[in-house]
Amino acid sequence: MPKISDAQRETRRQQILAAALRCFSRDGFHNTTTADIVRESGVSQGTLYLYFTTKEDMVVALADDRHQSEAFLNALAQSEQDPVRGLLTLIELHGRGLTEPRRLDARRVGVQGWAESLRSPRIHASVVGGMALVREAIGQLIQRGQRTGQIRPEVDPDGVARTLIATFQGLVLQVAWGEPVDLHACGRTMRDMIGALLTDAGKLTLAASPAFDPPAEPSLD
Amino acid sequence: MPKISDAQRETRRQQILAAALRCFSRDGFHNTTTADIVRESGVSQGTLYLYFTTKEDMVVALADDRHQSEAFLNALAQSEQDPVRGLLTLIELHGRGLTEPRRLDARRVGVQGWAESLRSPRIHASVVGGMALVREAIGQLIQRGQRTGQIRPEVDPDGVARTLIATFQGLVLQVAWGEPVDLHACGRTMRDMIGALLTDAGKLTLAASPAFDPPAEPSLD
DNA sequence: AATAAAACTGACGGGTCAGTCATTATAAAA
DNA sequence: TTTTATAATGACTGACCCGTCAGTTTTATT
Repeated sequence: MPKISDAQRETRRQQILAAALRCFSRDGFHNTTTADIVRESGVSQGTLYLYFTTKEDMVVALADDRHQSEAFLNALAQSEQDPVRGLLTLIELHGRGLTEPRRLDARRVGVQGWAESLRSPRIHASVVGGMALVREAIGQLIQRGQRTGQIRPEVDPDGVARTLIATFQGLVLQVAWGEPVDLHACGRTMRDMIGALLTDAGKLTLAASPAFDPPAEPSLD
Repeated sequence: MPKISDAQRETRRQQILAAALRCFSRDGFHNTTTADIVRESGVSQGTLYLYFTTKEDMVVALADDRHQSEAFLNALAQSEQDPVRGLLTLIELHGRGLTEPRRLDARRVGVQGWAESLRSPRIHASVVGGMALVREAIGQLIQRGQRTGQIRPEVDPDGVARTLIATFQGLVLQVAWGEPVDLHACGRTMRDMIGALLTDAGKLTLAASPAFDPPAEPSLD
């Protein structure tokens, strides 16, 4: 008979993770001490280790959280009828996420995780696995587009998917560095990237898509 | 009356930097101790601090080295007569660099530096400054292309430059992670990106360019 | 109210590491 | 050969930090 419910336990866990996220974002993973997380979260040193076996555990948990929310975006884009619209939607959704102030810490910690995954197998697995989900989502949209004749058959789905993801990764970097990225301009360039994949029939679809530069609500600002 | 010449001093410095690069690549910046660099370089603990005032100094020096070699690629591309050819050359040169085994350590440490620049103003300045050089090189090529009528006038030079750089940054990441990146496919996608910027007159230039998929020597393998 | 199982606490131990400095080595000059 | 200024050394130190554990608190159950 445990004293706290699963919900309470999960709340505590999130309380610690949120504090860790703020610390990692502010000071970096290696310059954050467990004492910092204790201060920021309000739980005791010992409690930290009731919920996570090691500091690295927290990074992995944060990465997994991030990938879970990305999976949601993928599902949203897959639900589009038109695969080309789906691609544009995916780009738009991720584009919006690039500058959401709410996710500033997540982006900064995400970049840290990219570096950490060079030396930690666990973080590497998490990061690469998360990327694979997005890559497959994009690849499937492209294959659907090729089946409908909207996307040129000689396009390599995986190569394009990797390149699109690479572009977003780079933009995340630049935004995290505080660079004055003009996301409108970058969005246009990425729309052009998609446009270059299309057959003549597909170009009609692209022209008709309201996913970019909608009149009421600019998409990539 | 110094006991060693400037050349000797520079050699020692490079000896230390080369060792630091190997250590940082293998274990990451924060998991590399000065003792590791001592072991790898063969100099003593004290000598380290005759050449660098702090461990961070070494990271900055490595970043500056990297940017210097990138500046060389920029100059090479700028020397092309045709600006569109120049863009393709720039992409090809950086594309080749993506997989050169000789630069494996530099790429891995570069990714570390991207994360470090989130918390160290000095590294931030170095990394962002290095990127600005490449961005200006690309921006100038695009502006030249617009003056010659090869590139559509409504294209935003800086936005495209940022997006192209972002794509390369993402590919560097993925390659550093050991992902099986098909650089041929990514190269085709990036060529399409450039193609989407061109006017109809410019497309002739692109079609005639041997920069990609040359018969004898594949460019992005 | 008494009990007991689970959650929580925080001081502390064992270990690590960046940077220093008193000493030694080296080589050019006298 | 002696002198002297610079280079190199490596043992040392003071600070720091992760993870633990013996003891305390909380709360469901009896």
